[in-house]
Amino acid sequence: MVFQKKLDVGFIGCQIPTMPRFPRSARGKRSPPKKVENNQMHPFDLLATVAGELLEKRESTCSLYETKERTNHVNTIKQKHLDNGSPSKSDVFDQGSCDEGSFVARFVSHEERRAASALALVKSDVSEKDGFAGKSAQSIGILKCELQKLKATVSLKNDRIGIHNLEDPMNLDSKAIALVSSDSSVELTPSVDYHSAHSSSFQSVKDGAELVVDKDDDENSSGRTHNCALYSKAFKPHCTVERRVRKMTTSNYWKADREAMINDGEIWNREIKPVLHSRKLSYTRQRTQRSSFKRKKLLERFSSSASNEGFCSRDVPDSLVKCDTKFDSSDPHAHLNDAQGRSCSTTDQRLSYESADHPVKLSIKSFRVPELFIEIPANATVGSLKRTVMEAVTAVLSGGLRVGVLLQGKKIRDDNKTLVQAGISNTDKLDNLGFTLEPNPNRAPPPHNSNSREPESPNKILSHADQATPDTITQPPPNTTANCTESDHDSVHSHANPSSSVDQMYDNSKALVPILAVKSDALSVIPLRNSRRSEMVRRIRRPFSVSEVEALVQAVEKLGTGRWRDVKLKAFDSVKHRTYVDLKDKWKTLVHTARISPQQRRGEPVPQNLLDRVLSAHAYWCQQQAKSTRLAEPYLLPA
DNA sequence: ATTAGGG
DNA sequence: CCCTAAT
Repeated sequence: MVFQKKLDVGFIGCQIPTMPRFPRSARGKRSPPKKVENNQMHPFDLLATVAGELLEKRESTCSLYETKERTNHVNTIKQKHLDNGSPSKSDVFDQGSCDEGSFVARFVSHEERRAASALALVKSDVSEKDGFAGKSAQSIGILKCELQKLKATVSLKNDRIGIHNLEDPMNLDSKAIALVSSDSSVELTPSVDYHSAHSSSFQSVKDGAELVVDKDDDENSSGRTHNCALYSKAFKPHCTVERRVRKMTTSNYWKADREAMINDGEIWNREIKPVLHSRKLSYTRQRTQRSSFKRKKLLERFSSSASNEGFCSRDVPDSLVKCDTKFDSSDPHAHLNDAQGRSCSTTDQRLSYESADHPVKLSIKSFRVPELFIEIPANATVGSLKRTVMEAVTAVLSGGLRVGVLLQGKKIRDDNKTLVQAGISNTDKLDNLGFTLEPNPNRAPPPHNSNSREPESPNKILSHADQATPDTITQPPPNTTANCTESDHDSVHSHANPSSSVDQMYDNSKALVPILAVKSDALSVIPLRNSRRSEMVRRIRRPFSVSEVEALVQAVEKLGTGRWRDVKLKAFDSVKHRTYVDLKDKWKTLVHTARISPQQRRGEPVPQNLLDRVLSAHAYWCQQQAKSTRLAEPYLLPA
């Protein structure tokens, strides 16, 4: 399977086909439309005129809705165009199944704008010279071609770019932050070869999707330069397109516009990136004042905060249309159903009816890949980074995957529930439905270590730690070494864990590359209220292996129960996913486990001798602690 | 950043 | 595992 980097892997949009369009009342006030004259204009001219006006005023996107006059013009265009046997009748002018509102929404919101812009340019060009008739054949041919081409790319491209709601600078900011504030995010999406069949303008998007290394993120903060932020140039805000189109509209130069379209990525780079950059800096600076731990935590949950920084336009009238139109073309599969209209704003206006009769229709855009650990030298090339990521992904995939279902951020574990029972038929909740891809724990580990009993990472790490850390005064060194060796043979860990193939990678890992789902186009689908919760992804559960338990016990025996940081450093220093809190928690559960009857225990059984050691060590250190407390606070005791 | 403890 | 209060 081939994968291509994309910025939103993680999200799965759910859409309810039967959702109505925005009610007119929800669209907000619009300024009175400019007059569009002349019903005898050539369709292309008319289209161009409308386009020109649209481009003149940002808010005109919405005003079109309110304009009967324009609607009529649009109808005229549509009709004439169809009569002319347009090659793109099923594209720009829709399948005839949508109303004018939908048509306009499409027309004004996506690549059509660019097409329209191009048309406008030609129009003005032509009218200034020989008139329309003079140039007609060639020009129209080009225009039709361009229209078709652009339209053909609309749904796919928009989907990939994932920018639908970013005309507002604030939204742009949020997006920028979303992009750059992750330590590193690489996301994957199946590389369907849809671009090859289409225009060069789409190709440019593909090219724009190259990995970009952003060093600033870390240089400006923690100084951990080994982490790099990865993001896609293709992840450019809609306003880029808008800006360019507007600029070109005034240039009167068709060719230039065309080139501009093709050079999307470059323009993005030049015009927008600096903006993102400065915003990003201020943002990250703010954040990185805090500890890297906090920061990491923030990043882990970033998608949720990003979703709350203005991406869902439910409350913003001006963006309602954008939200609406987003549905029109962002999802290639849902495209045909668009006439029914869907939007986030209507979500709450709709009465949520839960009926088993109603089929639940979901649109799965992508899956979230929880975590990947990648080790790569700082001087490695981006190409090798890509390959490494690829390998890691393949490793995970080949290890077996299962699908997880998240509703309102909570995992639905009961496979036997019906959708209704689980609440998946509830339209209110549907927007918070998500799917994840997870390593399958039942799957056999990759072949290369399936039959070897070689020590795996934890043990290896243990050895390192013991060598590196001089023993404390309390314990005899020889014992340590012996125990280490012993634990080396007790390597259950990697065999039980499907992610073991990846485990090896973070042995000495310097680079931790979490795959974060930076929500993009999906953002507008998610309602805000619960999104904070729904996006709170728990860390994946990683049961302690026996060897890990042993390492923990050993460390606690030596260090005591109040020094979890030291325990972590000593025994799990290189195991990134075990924090000292984890270790403390594990010890807590170990003590509990040791006290209950074996019948009550669950999970991988911990050898009784280990549990015994847990109890005795725990008793010992509790006693020690009590003693020192008593010494420190002698006067508190008598009472 | 760590520790301790409840959930 | 998560979340928090208290260090």
